[in-house]
Amino acid sequence: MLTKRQLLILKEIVRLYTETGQPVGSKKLLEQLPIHISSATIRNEMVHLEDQGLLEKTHLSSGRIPSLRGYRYYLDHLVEPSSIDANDLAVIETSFDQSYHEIDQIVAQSAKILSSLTNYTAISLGPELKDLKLTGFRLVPLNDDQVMAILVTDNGTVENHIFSIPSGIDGDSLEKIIRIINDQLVGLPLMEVVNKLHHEIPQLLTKYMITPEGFLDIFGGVLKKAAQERYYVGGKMNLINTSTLKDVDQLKALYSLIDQNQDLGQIIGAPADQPIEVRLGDEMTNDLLKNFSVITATYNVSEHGRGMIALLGPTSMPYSRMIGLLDVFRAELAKKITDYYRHHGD
Amino acid sequence: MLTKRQLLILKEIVRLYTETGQPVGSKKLLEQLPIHISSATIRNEMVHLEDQGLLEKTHLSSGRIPSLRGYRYYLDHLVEPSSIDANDLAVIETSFDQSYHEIDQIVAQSAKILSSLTNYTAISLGPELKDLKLTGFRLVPLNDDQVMAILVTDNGTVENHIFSIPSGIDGDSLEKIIRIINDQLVGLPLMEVVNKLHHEIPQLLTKYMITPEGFLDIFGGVLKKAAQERYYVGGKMNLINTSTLKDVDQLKALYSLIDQNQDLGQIIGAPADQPIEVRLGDEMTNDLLKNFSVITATYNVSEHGRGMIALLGPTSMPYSRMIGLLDVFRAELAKKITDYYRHHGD
DNA sequence: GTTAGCACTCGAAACTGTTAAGTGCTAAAA
DNA sequence: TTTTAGCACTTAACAGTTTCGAGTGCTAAC
Repeated sequence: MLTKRQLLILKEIVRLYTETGQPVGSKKLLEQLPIHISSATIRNEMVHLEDQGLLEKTHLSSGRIPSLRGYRYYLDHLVEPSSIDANDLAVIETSFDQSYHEIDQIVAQSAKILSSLTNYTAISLGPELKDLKLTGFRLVPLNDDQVMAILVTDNGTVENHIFSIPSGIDGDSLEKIIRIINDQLVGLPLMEVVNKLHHEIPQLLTKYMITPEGFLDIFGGVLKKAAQERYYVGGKMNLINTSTLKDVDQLKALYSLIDQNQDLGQIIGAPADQPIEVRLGDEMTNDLLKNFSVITATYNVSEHGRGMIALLGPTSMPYSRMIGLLDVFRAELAKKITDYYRHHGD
Repeated sequence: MLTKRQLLILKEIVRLYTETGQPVGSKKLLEQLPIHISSATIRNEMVHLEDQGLLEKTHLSSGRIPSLRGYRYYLDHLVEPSSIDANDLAVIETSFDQSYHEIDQIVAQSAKILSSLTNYTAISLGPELKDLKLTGFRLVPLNDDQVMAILVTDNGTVENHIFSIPSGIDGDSLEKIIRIINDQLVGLPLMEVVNKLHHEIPQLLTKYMITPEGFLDIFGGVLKKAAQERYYVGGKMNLINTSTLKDVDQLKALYSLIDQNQDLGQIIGAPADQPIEVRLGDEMTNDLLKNFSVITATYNVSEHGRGMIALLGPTSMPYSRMIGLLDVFRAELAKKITDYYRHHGD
């Protein structure tokens, strides 16, 4: 059990350390604490906190820094989101003040804004696409042996993919195939599209093709690509600031992880119950993230599911400021996306 | 005027320095030179070379390194491309051994291969697009207020762009507009397309639109995007190795330059007379490149113009190896692209 | 013209001393 | 019993030294 005073000290140590980056000594605390106790008393209390595993020293006679357990305790019990800087708010609003064709543009922009605001790396993930509807599906013959498949969904996303026409199909048949597919699929929810694609459509197509399966697999691919959650990253380069830079190889590995745009799910994690959650390095699966920490904010877009935006930075981030910022940011982002849906209706 | 022996020494210094990264002293040269002269003689010769501005010292009693003038002289008169490593050649061939839908895929792949082979950054630019023909041009209505314009050129590139339909056009008119544009433009060389787009088409369209200009501007945009030379970069992260890393800001700036994918023309430069050219840092416009050097290789794809691939690395690159490698690489790349055209005909 | 020899220079690495920040502990004060 | 003042101790960081090795320029002899 921790006394009130110990909590106060722990909180102040986290605050000072995350803001200055320097280990916090008893003298510094003496100046900063709201209550007046001597540096000796502070030292005694720090020994207790260290015994509890909440503080660490970088070396025998150094000031204290929070341990991972200390951060965790702080985040679970002590942190108070600070209110957002007026200037930051203005930046958010003016940066979002554009018109967008696609949800993804808003999402991409959000990652840029957040990263430039924080000097960390931001990862943004649009609202869930689970009950997306297919509002448009086109097959466009490009030339003798290539067709472009275009897929438009009701969140404004347009996905396209080019593929070769299997041999043994003439132009006439192709036209008919396109008509069949268009007639049958446009307007349906994505899930149903996938369904039809595997059951009814192949039968309809056998008139014109011997093996429609390969042909349809390609659509499956585009669908998957469109339905796949897409991540946008802003401020990749800011990792350089964060990283200890001792280990260039590690930095490179982290970069290629992010550049793949693939496994970002493991960084951003699943939508949580809390609107804002913090995961510290050791709580994540990937070893590369050991020295990092991720703040994840979830937002709701009424019937359109939940989106997330995450901030990847050093474990010693100024959490109270960041959480305050993110809380406003997720609201602004949700507003912007809700607006989008309102104007592009569904 | 330089004597034969001086040339030999200069050449050896460049070779040793670019391979080891260490300044070269008289003793080291004594071991390596094909002729036998004493270290004292070598020192005397080095003084001459230094007087000519071809060598430098890092400090008073250090070994010599080539000056920029020294590199230039070496590259102009002395360098002998070394023959390619058998292993590297195998890597090139197996890496290219895939089938491609678009030229751009080959070009992108080439940058990846070259960067992984060299541990430097590679920038690849496909064959010139000047006398490209438009083989396909489609306008696909996506929904009530959006249209996708697709543009296919005879190098296999497909460019698409989504834009909003100007208000005051109904679906019927749009269909007609699409037909007009398709009938009039497909099959023409790009240059002619641009021409028609500004002269004949607007008149044809005035039937259905009050101001076709805005509508056509958008096509102009797509065209420009398609005709624009597109660069592919491989091994961005390798810049970290190269850079002195003292100056993180400089590294970041260089990255964002490359990430923009915009001004890469100033790095790669214009196609040159020589198949392979080297430009040293001070010969380039951008100050960020001061400590770098660029080896540019140009290749021909018969009637389809010339492409380029460039290697961005430190000034102290092992030129003879790199030039030997690039010479083979450009041939392989040209072969691959020529193959592509042969199979996808024009 | 070439070479051996030598005094000299400089960077890098190892070592030393000093300082400042911080600690733990003890004994006295509250 | 809790708090505080005081003191001895530890450590990182920094600034000097010292030493060593690699390399140079110069000179005198070959």
